[in-house]
Amino acid sequence: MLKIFDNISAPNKAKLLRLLETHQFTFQNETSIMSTIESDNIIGIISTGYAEIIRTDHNGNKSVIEQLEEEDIFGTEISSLKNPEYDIIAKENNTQVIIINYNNIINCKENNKAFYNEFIKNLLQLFTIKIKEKNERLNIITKKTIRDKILEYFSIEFKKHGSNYIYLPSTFTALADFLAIDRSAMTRELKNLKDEGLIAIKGKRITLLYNNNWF
Amino acid sequence: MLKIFDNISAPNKAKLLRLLETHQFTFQNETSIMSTIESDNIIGIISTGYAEIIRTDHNGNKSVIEQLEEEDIFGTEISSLKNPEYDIIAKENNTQVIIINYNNIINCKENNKAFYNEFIKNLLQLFTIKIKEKNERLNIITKKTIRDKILEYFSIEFKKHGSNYIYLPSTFTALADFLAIDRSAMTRELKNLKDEGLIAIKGKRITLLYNNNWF
DNA sequence: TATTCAATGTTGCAATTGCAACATTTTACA
DNA sequence: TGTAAAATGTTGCAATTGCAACATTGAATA
Repeated sequence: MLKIFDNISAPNKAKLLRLLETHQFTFQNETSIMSTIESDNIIGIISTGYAEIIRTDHNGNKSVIEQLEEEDIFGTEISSLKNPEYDIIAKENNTQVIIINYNNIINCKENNKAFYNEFIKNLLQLFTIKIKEKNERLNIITKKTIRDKILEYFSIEFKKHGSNYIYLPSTFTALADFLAIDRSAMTRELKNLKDEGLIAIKGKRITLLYNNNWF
Repeated sequence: MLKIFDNISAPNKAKLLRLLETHQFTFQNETSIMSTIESDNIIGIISTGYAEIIRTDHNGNKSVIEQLEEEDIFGTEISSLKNPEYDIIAKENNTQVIIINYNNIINCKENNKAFYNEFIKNLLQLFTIKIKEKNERLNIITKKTIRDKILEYFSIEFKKHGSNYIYLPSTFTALADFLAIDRSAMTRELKNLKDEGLIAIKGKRITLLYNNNWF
């Protein structure tokens, strides 16, 4: 998986961070990252540590929207962070974050610097992946019924995995959040699919029991 | 609104298209664009004319996902075009399309060419907008009830417009598609909102009748 | 202007879904 | 290892929603 500083050497990375007038911040576990960033339009990079983008709806229900590891990126525009439902929370002590003013990236004129061009292209590719992921989720969520949402999700994951089984990347609770459906209603429908012999579930391993021409 | 060739002169645009080994295709009204593009991972640009990204669900219901005018972009990765539910249809005779292999963009080493860097940055900004739009739609669609989806949509549009009224950009039918809800159920809920005195609707003009602190 | 087709408004009904509540199992960690 | 918290499984019930069907209005066009 591509990372934002791929193909940029350590010395060039240092030069890049100076060129873009970046700032570094350190956060302790469970502290909010966005509340200390004053700027309007930024790209952030997790330098060390781990953080999560959390959404809290008006009932107080929280869900994890994204998990951010080292060299993962976030941003006001690309992560809905201007929406008050969203926040980024550091999940480890001494989580270090690099903050870049997005305008500095766009307005920088140092096109002759290879490391700068490499950075832009990495960003472009990461954005492409983000768009693709969001399209996938939209294609799932816009299905009418819970059954269709589940099957569309499985369809995509089976294709990615290239086999007739997958392992859930997280919990069923998180999957229900991702599919934007009620967890118990999802469990009910998964049971239906099992009873009809379409899938088998053993822990986090889900097996496809019919030929769907998906791979 | 930023366009893909902004700040690139006509002669430089010609050089750019040669550098990226682009191909031009012409389509007649109602013909499918994707079915004639053989390549795996491309970015397309509407050069002249008009096209639409159409989604057809398994019941045969069609919905317009995106409207593409001159200098608008699309792509296999960024527009779900590998998903067989999607297609791009030319909506005017002699709609011209520029096709660029995405790898040519990423692997191009001509960093010293200003027009190439300008192009990359324009692409980056267009991608940023796309991500933001998809986030907005996700934030709407993941609301549980039809009422909450409608109100979230209005909230965003009122904020953008900076006033207590908006004009629907298209039809109510298209809005129901966008919100991924049944049209008649949406009409029913809009009526409820009217009856409760929260909004007023006159043709495509929708007025907010309560103070929501949105602007 | 007449005609056709798309968009809108409305409603009853059945199906789906969310919600609450609870038992059971698994996981995290003190 | 013991304990608390989180995740999972289950179910009844009420509310929401999709669907079908139809009338009405509006827009496009020959």
